[in-house]
Amino acid sequence: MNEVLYLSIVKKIKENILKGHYKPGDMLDSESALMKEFQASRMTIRKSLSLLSNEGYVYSVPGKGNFVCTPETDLFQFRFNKYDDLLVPIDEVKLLFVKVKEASAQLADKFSLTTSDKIIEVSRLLSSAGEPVALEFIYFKYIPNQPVVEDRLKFANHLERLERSLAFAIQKTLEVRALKADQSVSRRLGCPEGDVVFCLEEMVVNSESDSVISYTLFYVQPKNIEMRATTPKEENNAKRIF
Amino acid sequence: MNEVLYLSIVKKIKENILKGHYKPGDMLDSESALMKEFQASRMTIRKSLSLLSNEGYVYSVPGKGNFVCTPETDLFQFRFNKYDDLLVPIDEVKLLFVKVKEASAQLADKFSLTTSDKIIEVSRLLSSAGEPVALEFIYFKYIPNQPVVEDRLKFANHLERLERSLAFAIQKTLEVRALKADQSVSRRLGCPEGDVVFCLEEMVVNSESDSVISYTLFYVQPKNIEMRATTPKEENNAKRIF
DNA sequence: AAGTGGTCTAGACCACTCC
DNA sequence: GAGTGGTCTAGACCACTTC
Repeated sequence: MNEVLYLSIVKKIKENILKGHYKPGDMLDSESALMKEFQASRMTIRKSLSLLSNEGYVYSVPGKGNFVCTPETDLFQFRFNKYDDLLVPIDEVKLLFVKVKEASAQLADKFSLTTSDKIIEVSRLLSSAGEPVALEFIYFKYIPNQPVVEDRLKFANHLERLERSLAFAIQKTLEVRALKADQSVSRRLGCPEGDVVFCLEEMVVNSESDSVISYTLFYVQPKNIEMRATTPKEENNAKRIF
Repeated sequence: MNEVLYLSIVKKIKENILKGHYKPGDMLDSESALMKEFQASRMTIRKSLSLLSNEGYVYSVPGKGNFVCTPETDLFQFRFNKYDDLLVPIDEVKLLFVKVKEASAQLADKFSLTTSDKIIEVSRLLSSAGEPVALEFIYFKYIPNQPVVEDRLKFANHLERLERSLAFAIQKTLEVRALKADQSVSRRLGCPEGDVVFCLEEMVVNSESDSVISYTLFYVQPKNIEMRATTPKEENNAKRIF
């Protein structure tokens, strides 16, 4: 079969599950039984079970045995970056305004601030080949020694740099809304008032400190974005098993 | 620290990455160096690296070493089942019609059929407490010996049973569209014509045979659904590491 | 040739479950 | 007490990269 023993064991057990020889909840043979069955050492058997576990096929219960999982078919995933994953390439980002204002009740709540604290609001228009594609409003905490307001050139990548530096501690939430463009949005996007637009609400959180880094409202016409998600294929989940 | 050696090693290496001692692309100490550093056997070190790899922190290159990953911050995931994950509980599913018709060019293409092949179209209205919530159109291949059309009671769960039996071989794709309700949709959903509605297009595929099992159009008012996705937290990804 | 990670073995001791 | 999975060790041989 396979050159690598533990992969061939994975293959055989997976086939048994796919063919229905084992059903969700069924107990697999014990590890010592599998050792005899596949003429392999315990660690090799466990490596195979580890892979199957990572791919969502089996789980183990200490003292009892290894069991077949109930398959997860409702978990979707998609990749999205509001600057790279639109249907047209963004070649211009125009700064509309930068404001420092006191947090509204809604924003104060999101950022865990009081309404007297200051929030920076940045509005930008993203275009492609001269055509407006998306309108965004970014909100983040006012940080005294960071001259993002005074220096308009610096602010643009401020958040991106911040995200990069936090790297593994970043967690994002995205909510997709659909609404009719009001006058202010339709004028910027160059579409008739009342047209349907997506409004993406993105929240970026520092998962170490649980503090909100930024809150963004992103308006984009449906023709410029595709919201497609898929349940992951097993192969893509396999990372590294020792 | 931790009772379990390999977890305490994971913790320390993760801290080093989070604190920025290691940056994306940097090479970690070799496994033999880590053995000395943590007073552990090679397999234990490798178990730790395996966990870090599964959580997206490191990757390995045979013959070279282990390296810090570039963090993935654009991969979102969400759970969605059109019958369970709406904002109101569905307590009534009303069958509007079942038709057997020849596949349109569009459907024939999706199902890899010719336009003379037959497709079953099922339309249903989902309600909660007497209020219409969603309108769906399900399309699937006509299978001769499966009396789904003749027996209206049986068809309802036909696809669900089919999905359950295929279990691990199911793969789904979901596309989110936003549009204005036309007369036929607005009348069923009880909203004004021209109101914004989500249209979810779901495709269910047998990933073993790559054949399309069903294609569904699902219309729902924004007030009845929340489309929220998040980048996964590491902890949730940790499954089983031997 | 030396160093790296990849695979595999044959043990050991532990905590847990079941009877 | 017998069986189960969870952790850990100290080796071995391999393919690969680097010099």
